[in-house]
Amino acid sequence: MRIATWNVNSVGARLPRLLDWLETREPDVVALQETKCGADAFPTDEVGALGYTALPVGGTGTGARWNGVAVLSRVGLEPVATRLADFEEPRYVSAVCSGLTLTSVYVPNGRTIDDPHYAYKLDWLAALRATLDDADPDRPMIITGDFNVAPTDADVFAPEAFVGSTHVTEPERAAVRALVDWGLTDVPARPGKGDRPFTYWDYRAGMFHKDQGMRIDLVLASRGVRVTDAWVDREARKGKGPSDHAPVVVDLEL
DNA sequence: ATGTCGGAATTGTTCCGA
Repeated sequence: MRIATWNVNSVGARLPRLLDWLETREPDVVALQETKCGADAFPTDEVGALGYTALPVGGTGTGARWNGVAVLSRVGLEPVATRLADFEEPRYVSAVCSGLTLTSVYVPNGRTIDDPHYAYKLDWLAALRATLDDADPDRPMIITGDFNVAPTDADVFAPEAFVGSTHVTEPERAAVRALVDWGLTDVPARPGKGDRPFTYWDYRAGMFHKDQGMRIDLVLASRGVRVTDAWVDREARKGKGPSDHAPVVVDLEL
C-alpha cells in the first residue's frame, strides 16, 4: 500500500497539479491539508474520476477559506471522525482504509509564542494525544499531516534563525514526542535534495532553491505498519504554481 | 528585504494568515 500526505495550500488553486500528481504517483490513500474549501466545494467528482473516494472536512461561510483537511482513498474508506474532540476548526479527519486507520491533521500554526494561538496549538496537540488513550499501537494506524512542529534542530535549515519562534519550542516538541512515546514512529523519509528531508519551504526569497526548508510534515506510524520506503516528493514543489509544501510518500505493508 | 502566495472583501487594490 502507498500512502502520502500533502499540504496543498488550497485544493482549488492546486487541483490540476493534484490530479496530475495522483496519476503519476498512484497513492492508495492520501491525507490532504489546507484544502481551504468547504466540504461541499471539494472536488469530489474530479478525484472520483481517478478512482478515489473523498472524505473532505471544511469550514462554512467565510470560514471555509482557512484550514480544511481530507482523506482520499482508492482502497475503501470508512469514516471514523471529522473533528478532534470539541475543536470546531476543520483540522482533523480520520478514516479506515483497507485495514489502516489513517488520520490527516493540520495542527494549528501557533503564530508567535505570546499569541493565544500558541496555547491553542499546545491544547490541540494534547487533545490529539488523548485520542490515543483508547487505541492499540499494535494495530495499523498512521497519523500524518502538517504538524507545524520541527521535531529537532536538524529539522530546520538554520536553528539560529528560529530562536524565539514557534515550531521549534520545547513544549511543541514535547507534544510530538508524547505521540511517539505512546508507540508511534516518526517515519524517516529520504530527502528530495541534500541530506535532510525538508517538506516545507517559504515561498519568499528563493528559499526553496537554497533548500532553506523545514521538516514539519510528519508521518507517525504504529507498530502495526511496516514501512518499506518513504521519501519527500520534491518534484511536486517545483515549477509554476506549487504548494509551499512537498508531499511525503510512504510505501508500507500491514 | 516582511522578499510570496491564496482567498475574499473593502475588488481591479488591500487585508489577513501562513
